[in-house]
Amino acid sequence: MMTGTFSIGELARATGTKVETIRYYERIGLLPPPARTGGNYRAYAQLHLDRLSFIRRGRDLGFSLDDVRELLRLSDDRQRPCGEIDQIARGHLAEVERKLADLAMLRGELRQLIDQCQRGTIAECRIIEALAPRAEGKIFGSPTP
Amino acid sequence: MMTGTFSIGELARATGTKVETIRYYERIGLLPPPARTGGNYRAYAQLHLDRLSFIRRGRDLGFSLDDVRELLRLSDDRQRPCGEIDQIARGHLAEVERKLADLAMLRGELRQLIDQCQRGTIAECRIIEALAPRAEGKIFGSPTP
DNA sequence: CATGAACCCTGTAGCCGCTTCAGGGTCAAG
DNA sequence: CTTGACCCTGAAGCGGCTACAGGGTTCATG
Repeated sequence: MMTGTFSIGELARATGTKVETIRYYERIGLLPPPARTGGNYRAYAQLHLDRLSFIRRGRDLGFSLDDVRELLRLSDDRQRPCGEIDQIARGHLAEVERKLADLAMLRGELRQLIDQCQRGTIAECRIIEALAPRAEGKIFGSPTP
Repeated sequence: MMTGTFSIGELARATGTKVETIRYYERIGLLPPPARTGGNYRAYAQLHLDRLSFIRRGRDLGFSLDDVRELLRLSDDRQRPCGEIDQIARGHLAEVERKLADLAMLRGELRQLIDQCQRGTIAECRIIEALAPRAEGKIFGSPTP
């Protein structure tokens, strides 16, 4: 590998990203294509390490690849006011909070289900009972006389 | 539609599932193929309504389709002890709790980021700063003399 | 009887964010 | 000169749907 550049494997180790993921980011235009060596190996420069580190941090914070793409684009213009950045982050936070609420509900329901299970047969299992349809679910019940 | 049976649209409305999703469940073998009318329309019976309701409830509780498949299989043998059911539910609960913890961490980090944003330019933006790589990230720095 | 709207059919491709695989090529050490 | 670690491309697969395209059926209305 040329001096001042590094291979995809080295970039992978330096950023904690899988090699295939790096190639994937290049394919979708998130990471610019690097120079190539004589043997057609990718030769990355500092620019790529910076950019991939940025992407990884964004992903670790749960931003979508599209969000990351936008954050990268915005961060390139250092004079721009950072309201748009703020908006993306706030939007993401709102989504995270929604997911948290949903999961907390779920946890409650699951705990209840599991607490009620008496370890008998399935015929008496509360978990199955909770999942199985009740009679009201019927569309064609016996006619109420 | 024959008496005692109902169309895919009716089944969809009765269970709050999209028509395409019902066909998808049939394709992957989660819902048994129903009888067909002369015009090749699916004609569902009570069995299908019960089974699809079960699936929906399972999905609403966040079980994977594979979990649901297993729960359905187990629930068919009413004499079986319900330990396996319990295991699936506990496994899922553990996963939900893991996700909750992860999201709570994330929320904390995002809130910190957003709180620090002073609405200046991107050059001073704390959000970008948090994402952007620090000098330590460099693989090829100037040699320390 | 014709027409139109609402429903249904099949099959295929797309979404996200990777991961895996097949089938090779390159490079340094021993 | 061979071994093994690394690299390359292109295509397909994952979960859990969703969205077409391009038709057929059914039923009420005129």
